[in-house]
Amino acid sequence: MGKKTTIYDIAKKLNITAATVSRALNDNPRVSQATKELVVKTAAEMNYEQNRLALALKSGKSMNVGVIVPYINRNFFSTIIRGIEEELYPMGYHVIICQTHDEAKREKETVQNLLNAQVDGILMSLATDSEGEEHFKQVLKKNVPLIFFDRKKNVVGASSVCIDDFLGGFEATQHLIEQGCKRIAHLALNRSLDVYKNRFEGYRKALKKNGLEFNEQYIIELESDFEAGKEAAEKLMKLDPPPDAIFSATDHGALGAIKYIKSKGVKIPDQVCVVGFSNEPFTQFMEQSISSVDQSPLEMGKKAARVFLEQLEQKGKEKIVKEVVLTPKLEIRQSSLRNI
Amino acid sequence: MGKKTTIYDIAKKLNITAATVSRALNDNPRVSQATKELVVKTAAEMNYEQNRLALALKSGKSMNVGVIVPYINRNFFSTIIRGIEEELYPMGYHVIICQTHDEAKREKETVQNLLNAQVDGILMSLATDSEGEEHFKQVLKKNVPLIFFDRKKNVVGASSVCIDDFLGGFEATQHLIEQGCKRIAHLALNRSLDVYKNRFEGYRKALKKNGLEFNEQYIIELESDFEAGKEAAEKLMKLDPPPDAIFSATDHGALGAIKYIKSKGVKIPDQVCVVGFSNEPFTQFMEQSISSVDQSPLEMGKKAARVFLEQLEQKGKEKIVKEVVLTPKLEIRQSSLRNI
DNA sequence: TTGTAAGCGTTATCAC
DNA sequence: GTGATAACGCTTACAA
Repeated sequence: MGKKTTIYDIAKKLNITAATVSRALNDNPRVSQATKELVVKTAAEMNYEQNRLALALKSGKSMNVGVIVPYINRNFFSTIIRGIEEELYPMGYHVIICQTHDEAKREKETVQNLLNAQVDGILMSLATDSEGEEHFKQVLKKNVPLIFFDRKKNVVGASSVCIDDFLGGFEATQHLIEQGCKRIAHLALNRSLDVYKNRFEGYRKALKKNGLEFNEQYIIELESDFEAGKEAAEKLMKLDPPPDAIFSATDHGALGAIKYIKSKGVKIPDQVCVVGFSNEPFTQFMEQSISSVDQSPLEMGKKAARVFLEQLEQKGKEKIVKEVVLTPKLEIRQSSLRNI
Repeated sequence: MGKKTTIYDIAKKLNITAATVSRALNDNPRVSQATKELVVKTAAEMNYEQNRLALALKSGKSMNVGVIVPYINRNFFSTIIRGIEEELYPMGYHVIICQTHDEAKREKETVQNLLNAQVDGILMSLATDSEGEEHFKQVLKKNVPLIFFDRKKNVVGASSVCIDDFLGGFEATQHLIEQGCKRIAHLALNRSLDVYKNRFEGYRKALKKNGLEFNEQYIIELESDFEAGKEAAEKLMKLDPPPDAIFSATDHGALGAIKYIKSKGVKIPDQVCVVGFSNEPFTQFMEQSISSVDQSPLEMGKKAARVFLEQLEQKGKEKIVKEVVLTPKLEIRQSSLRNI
């Protein structure tokens, strides 16, 4: 009934041995055409299906990879996961997903769990407060490829796929300057993460290059959500003089800021230009669309998967670490485009 | 180096047998406190980690569940997955995700793959063109719990977690009628899927109940995307008389319709009221927010996971099939709220 | 309290 | 071309 048929069942039925059945099913050349056909036919009749678990135990390859992200339902991450899945599915791999809830503790735990589950690789994005690298070292010591995407950490032996956040921050700011903005504020996120730090540094670089003064008051560090963006904008607009542009390290921050600013009757982009980061779908849906830096998450996921596959091939040989850097693309929309 | 330590390694080191090590690690009462401590300590020193694969093969439980959706990066689905993961993580289960790309062929293939991988359960949402139920029967025959969420199929033995789409469609339409709308159009999706069929039926029921005429011309069947919504609105607005309200079975359809209608200078909600379905995040972000029917995907995912867990407990006993129906919640926003 | 041995479902290495 | 057997790492009767 609920019993699953094994190669032994087939063997017994045909009065041959399990080894032969296995060979026949794997199209081994050293088995006669006749038995091969017979076995295949019988297997089908008996509804036989290979037990990947047994195969995994035997071969040492589970054909599973673990993917760890802060939250699965953030469009950026789910799109990366989609990319990973689409690249790995044809190769017979399954994708196990885990969330850290952006907590270091969960991150460690999850890495451990995945190792126990014998995944063939781990692709992940750091938790904001990620600390230590002992758990990453564990992964590498077990010879399991470790690939960071987006939020990476420099761990010897680990690979990474990111965009050039510095460039993204630079171009966004440069664009604002070209619109005539002189007092550009920045909504930053936790700068212990490279991605956010780099966006910030790119912003600074653009200011410097254009001879604009860096004003500490114009920097607000916030959480990634909508409400935080509103509050930040409130603080900023009370300054004298208030900024005439905002470059937000996240789209949700930009959205919150825009909502607040508009509610005060201040015109966008005429009085304040705004650029976000991530190119979340909603940025283009808005009646007044929001400029944003695209991170090509689908490509990022696919690339990360490809790096994983490459690492596998080098198993045994000298491990080659890859550091892929994708190019961000600034999408200029209504929130920052002045008629000049 | 890359070698993983097994209980045999520990046993050898301590001059005891693997069985004892296993018992010690599992806190079996029939092993002396002394050895227990020694084993645990040594295991830690040797960086031992349990191989879940071996355990899985032995026990017949992989501690993995498979989740199948059309696309992972659709907010509705990724949020369901989040719910599933959060409910199952504490129980030690891992979630394997697969996409069908909304294709029947991939659906069958994927179900098969997951069975081979020996998942302990399958939670899924149908592909639009899903056909046959042989693959679902296979799952049940293997005694693997099968739980549909959202897009379900009535298969004997399978459970389901859905919202009451009929009610959702009914309430959305009723609301439009209460706003004074008389000629209500409906953007439908492929009605071979229950969810869309039910939304449509709910719409019809509301018309009927209020004595409004059902007009075939006001029904447009489309794909789920933005562009399709635009085209549909274009067709509708050319009718004489054009509709004074649109109930769309998807938010993207509603968005496209709104964009088109506004581009023609027609006022929303004054001349045309619009209600969508799914309560996608962007519906509330819009400057003119969009009314929509919430499906509580997080809750749906969690509930599906709980149904799975319940099914496990009943293993062996008579299988109890659950059909959970969640209540939709109409979020009334600016796109359909008139000042009356 | 601990050891022995079988078994989960495969595949690989020998033989014959 | 096919069969026997060991092995992957773990748990669990059954013995001792």
